[in-house]
Amino acid sequence: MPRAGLTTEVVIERAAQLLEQTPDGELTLAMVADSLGVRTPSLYKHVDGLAGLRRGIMVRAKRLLAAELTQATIGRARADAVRGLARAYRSWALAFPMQYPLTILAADSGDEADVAVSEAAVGVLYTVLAGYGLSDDDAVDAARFLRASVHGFVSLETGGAFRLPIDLERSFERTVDAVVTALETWQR
Amino acid sequence: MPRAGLTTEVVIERAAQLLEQTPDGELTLAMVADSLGVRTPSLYKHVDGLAGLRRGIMVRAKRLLAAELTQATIGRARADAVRGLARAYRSWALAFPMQYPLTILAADSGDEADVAVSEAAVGVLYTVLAGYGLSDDDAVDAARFLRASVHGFVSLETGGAFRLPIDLERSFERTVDAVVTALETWQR
DNA sequence: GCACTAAAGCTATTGCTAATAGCCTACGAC
DNA sequence: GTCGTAGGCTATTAGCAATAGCTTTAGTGC
Repeated sequence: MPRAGLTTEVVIERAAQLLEQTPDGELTLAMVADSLGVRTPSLYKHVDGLAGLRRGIMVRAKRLLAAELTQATIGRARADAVRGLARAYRSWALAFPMQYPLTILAADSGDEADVAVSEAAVGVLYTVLAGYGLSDDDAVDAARFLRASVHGFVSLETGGAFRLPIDLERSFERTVDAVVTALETWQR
Repeated sequence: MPRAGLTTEVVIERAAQLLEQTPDGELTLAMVADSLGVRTPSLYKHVDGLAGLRRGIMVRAKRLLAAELTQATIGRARADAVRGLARAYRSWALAFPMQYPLTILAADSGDEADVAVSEAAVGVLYTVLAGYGLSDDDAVDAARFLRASVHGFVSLETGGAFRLPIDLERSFERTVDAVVTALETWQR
């Protein structure tokens, strides 16, 4: 029997694809194995069970999102940077709605790679806020407010909580406008 | 063998309690049956399988949350009402962190009870916004912004995404302050 | 007080899943 | 070419949801 040529990366990438395609979000090892033309136990050579697979998808998702956010803010500052960040964030979430919820899971403090990518994503945000001259408590509060508003909107949108699919663009822009305005006078 | 005296409500309430106690959020019929001193198949007499149980917990959670929100806004208007609403929302979510995510799931349009409680919760919000004289597009945008910010904060907080557990009260108050300020001049 | 019935519990069983043990063979290093 | 490792496999176990069909409780009509 010829080898399938699997690697950890291949398995996780395929699993992430499948996750986006399954309507209920219930990913099983059997599905992944089947899609790769392999038997279920074979996956254990590359991934530490279902938990390991999920963790791999999560870290990968965080890494991809962080890269998008970084890309979206280079060469920009203040309101311009915040808008770029918010739009990139939303775009990524809408493109990968099943993986998006994984990106907001708290990092396991014992998982080095997880902590690294999680901090990378939040780091972009703090860098942008530094442009407003915010520091210490002000920066923490502002970061939380910014994250809350953008994540909240995207979370509700991808979750289908906004009944009318119409005008979501305008609602998002106005939400970002409100955040930007608030940040202008955030310092106490 | 004596009867256990189960009803649909008893089963769902116990399941909701168990859900809050399980660290990973994985609720099984076996756990519920065991907790009620009954065998798993017996639950099917009161609840339509695991899916029906989950749906029951969801509708119950939405109903309880909507009641809290209603309670928190009576006799209040504008900024006062928004603050009451936001605080009640967060309090409920922190008290029932495992049930909270169920409350933002989009209602199944074929499920009458689900649609009713979902609309009741959102209705409170629109009532409060009516106090600002907002209507049509302005009201929709404002409602989405308000929901996004409050849900986003609570979602990140209960999910453990805010690393430092300290000063969350202040961060939340500042977030609500920002929302209130934005609503004052929301009309275009 | 007693037969009848509907509902509430049960056992037994099926099929799917994750996970582990242990075997077999492809394939690169030398 | 041979040898060792690693990547695939079959077989098996245990837990889960779900269904079929049985038994018994408990309320109702007479």
